[in-house]
Amino acid sequence: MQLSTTTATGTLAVNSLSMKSSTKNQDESDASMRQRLLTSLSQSFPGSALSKALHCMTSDSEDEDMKSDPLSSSCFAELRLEKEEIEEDDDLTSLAWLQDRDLLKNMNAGEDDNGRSEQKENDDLSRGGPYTAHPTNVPYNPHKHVNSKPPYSFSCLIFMAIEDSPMKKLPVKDIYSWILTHFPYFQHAPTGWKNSVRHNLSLNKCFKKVEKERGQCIGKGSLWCIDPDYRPNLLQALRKTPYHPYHQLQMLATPTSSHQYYLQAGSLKPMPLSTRIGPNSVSPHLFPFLSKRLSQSTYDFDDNDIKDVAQTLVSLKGLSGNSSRLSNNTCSSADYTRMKLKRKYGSAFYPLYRRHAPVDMVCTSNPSEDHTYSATTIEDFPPSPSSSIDEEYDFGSEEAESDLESFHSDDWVSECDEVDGGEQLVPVSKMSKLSREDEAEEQKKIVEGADALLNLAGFMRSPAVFNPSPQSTSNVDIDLNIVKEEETQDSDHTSSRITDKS
DNA sequence: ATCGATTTAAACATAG
DNA sequence: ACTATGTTTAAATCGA
Repeated sequence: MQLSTTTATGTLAVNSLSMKSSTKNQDESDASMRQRLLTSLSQSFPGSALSKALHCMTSDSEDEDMKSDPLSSSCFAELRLEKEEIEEDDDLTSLAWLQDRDLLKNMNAGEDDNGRSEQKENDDLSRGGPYTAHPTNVPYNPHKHVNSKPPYSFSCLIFMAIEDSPMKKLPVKDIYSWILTHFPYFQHAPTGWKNSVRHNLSLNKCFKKVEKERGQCIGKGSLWCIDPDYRPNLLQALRKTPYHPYHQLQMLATPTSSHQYYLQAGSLKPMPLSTRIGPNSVSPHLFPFLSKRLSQSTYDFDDNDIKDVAQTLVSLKGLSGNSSRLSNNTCSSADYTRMKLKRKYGSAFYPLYRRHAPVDMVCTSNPSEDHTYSATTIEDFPPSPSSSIDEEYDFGSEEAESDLESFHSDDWVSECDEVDGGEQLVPVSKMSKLSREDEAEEQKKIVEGADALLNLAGFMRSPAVFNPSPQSTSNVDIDLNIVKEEETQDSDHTSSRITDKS
């Protein structure tokens, strides 16, 4: 399977989207454009949480955005962040702007090309026969191009499957099912792809096995989840796939590599040359500090840089108005501590899981830095006496605490316990010093507060997707459960869906 | 031509 | 015994 990361294909995918959005009528509204975007993107993942998420994303009303958020606990949640930035930059999506930039002409011209490319696509597909790579000049639709190998690596497929599951963990069998459902190509693909999936799970350091509890009836084998340390890598890899909605949205925000603008004081201004990016890069506008970090040739950042990264991520995620991601996706105290420790002690400090190399915030241009099978050059040093999760996430350790001593007003993690105030910030140092009982109490408060917040916002839960377990009362519960599980590894949050399916 | 990432195939072990 | 799952090795393929 090929993972095309070429700029040209990504640009093409977006251009064809944009072409559809900018037909004859130059006054076509943003809403219409978004609707078209939705239609186009939803084709890729129909019926899934993602397609619901896409619908949610393209909703015009902020209120509607708040009501239903199937993205909340999936990898696709990241889409929302940039989407909101994009919506903020209305000018970026307005046709007037496109016309101003003389891009409509190209797009209109491209409309004809689009028609031709569809014809060419059919030709390619018929010529290539089954089991061929998807042509890079055609937006990929897994349900239409059933003879094309999906332009996603197995890692990305597994990642999407796991992220699309309520509990963020799946047995191999359900990973198969997800892939089969969302990529019918595999229904008639040569056998062996399941072997590849298993091979990937075993060898790819991004995935880790969660030993099931006694009495857990999921059949043979274990559940597989995403290693939180490597989740950003997978996200980054996913972003780089040319036909992923994320990619297309990012392209929308940065229409061409040579014309990049940002909104300042109500008007569009060109990006400084130093910060202009390619379509596969991290937008300095959307992720200014990550971009800054990326642009540096050394990893020797000062505290402010690191704090900026953490702060930017948390605040960006806070933009979504969604509290359910506070555990899994935000830059938590654990994340921050890892960053600090990595900086202080170097990469080799961390206890490694299997062949894991420690990774924090990832913004890479090199696929090898996204996720690899390769054994890291940094071996388990010092040797971990154990690979237990408890140790791996022992962010309340002495080192962590001492390292956090100098960390004051900027040390915060989001805690949604204020109904009208949104997220309240609590010091990391406070968090790390909490006893287990206090943490339980703290989490209870968080859940209550978050529930109140969600109720106030008219949050609509999606029981079929996110509330499969009787223990879970909301999305927030789910993520909090995950956090708790990561800490204790002794709770059983297997969803009834998983149980039933197996 | 080379290298690394990824895919594919296969052998083998283990658990249910 | 059988099958699904998991690990490992090796070779092939692909793109940079």
